[in-house]
Amino acid sequence: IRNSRIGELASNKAGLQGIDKEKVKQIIYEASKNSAFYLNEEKKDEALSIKLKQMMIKYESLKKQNLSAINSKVDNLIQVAERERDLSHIIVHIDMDAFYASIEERDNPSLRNKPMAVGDNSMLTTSNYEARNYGVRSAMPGFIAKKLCPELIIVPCNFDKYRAVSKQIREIFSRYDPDYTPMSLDEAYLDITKYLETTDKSPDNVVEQIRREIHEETKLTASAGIAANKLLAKICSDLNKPNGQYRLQNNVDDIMNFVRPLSVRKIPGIGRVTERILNEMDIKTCGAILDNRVYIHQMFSSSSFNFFIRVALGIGSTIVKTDHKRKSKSISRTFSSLSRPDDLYEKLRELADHLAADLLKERIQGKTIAITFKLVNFKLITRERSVKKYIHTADDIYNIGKQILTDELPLN
DNA sequence: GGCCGTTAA
DNA sequence: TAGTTTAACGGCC
Repeated sequence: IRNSRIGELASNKAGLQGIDKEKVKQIIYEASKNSAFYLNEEKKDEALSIKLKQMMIKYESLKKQNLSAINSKVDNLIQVAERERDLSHIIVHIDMDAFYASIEERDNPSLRNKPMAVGDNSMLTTSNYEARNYGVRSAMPGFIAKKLCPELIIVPCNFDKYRAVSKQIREIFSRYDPDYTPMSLDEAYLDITKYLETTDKSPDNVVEQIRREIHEETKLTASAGIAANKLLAKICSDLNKPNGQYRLQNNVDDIMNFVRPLSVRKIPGIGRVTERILNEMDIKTCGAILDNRVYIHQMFSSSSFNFFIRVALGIGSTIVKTDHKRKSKSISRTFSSLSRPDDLYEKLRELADHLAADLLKERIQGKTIAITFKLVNFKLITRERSVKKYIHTADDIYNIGKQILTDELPLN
């Protein structure tokens, strides 16, 4: 349980209030402790601890220094950030509740009111709220979930169906913002500023209406956050989940009061590692980020500093419309261990064929080909090669991939 | 340009 | 018995 990756349960994740977290940790640990996966997680954790220790040496020495000369520089950077604050938009983040699980329950009433998850024995993608009460959550292997909850029903993924429902909700989004941005099958940002000019309804009423239409047309519930920018709207959509919404007024005082006590972990982009680093510096909330801005400035890169400062001021992008250009296309498969070169070449051929078909569908090409190897000890190794000309055919991908692979053999 | 680590859904 | 897949980005060399 020492390993924080493994025992970790996002304590405030919706649906986990009533359970005995220690018991859940214990069961997960017992199911994990002797696995190659767990060993690798421990190794990664070890590496992080070393990195953390180095950072703390720097931090302790900073604390002994007089940093007043930095103050005005940092304050200037805050002024610059403050000038980016834009309170003229009403941004909505909509997130479907336990999306895949809810669809399966809707279509098979015998699953309702029972702990259930979508996925398979090796990995779950979603769990319903009954299952979350047992500590069963997404990104957890099904066989471990079964130990937490032996009655758990695991339903296989049905992506065609989820895509069809996603299309339905996107059509609803487009009624309110034709330039909405989908973030995944079950999530989107909308800018309803323009729409609000066409109605007497309040932002809250409009969002209630969107959620009502979703429910009427799909029999599924959604949650939403309403705020001045995407960062805040996203945080807000989580607050009244499931089947709820939260409005944060477009007002500097309200925003600062909202953000100040907020745990850094609530911020999209701050995950478990960054949280650990910040906690080590005694920074647990966004308010503490601001209080420690000079240390943050000295400890992190300028891009990280800029990110943290904007987050702590509740400043975020209001741009919803995006003409998104993809930067990479990939395919990956986990398979039982292979070591004979010919077997590996055959695997590479399969993946190259699939990838080429996908590239053709989108009519795109690339000039860097990368292979990630997952070893039996779960270590990941990436090797990539760039070429002069854009490529897209299975043969080209395979041939370059084969060179990369051959250079790495024997892999073990 | 190449590789690793972090994050997110 | 068994621990995913896809995409993006920053840091570092």
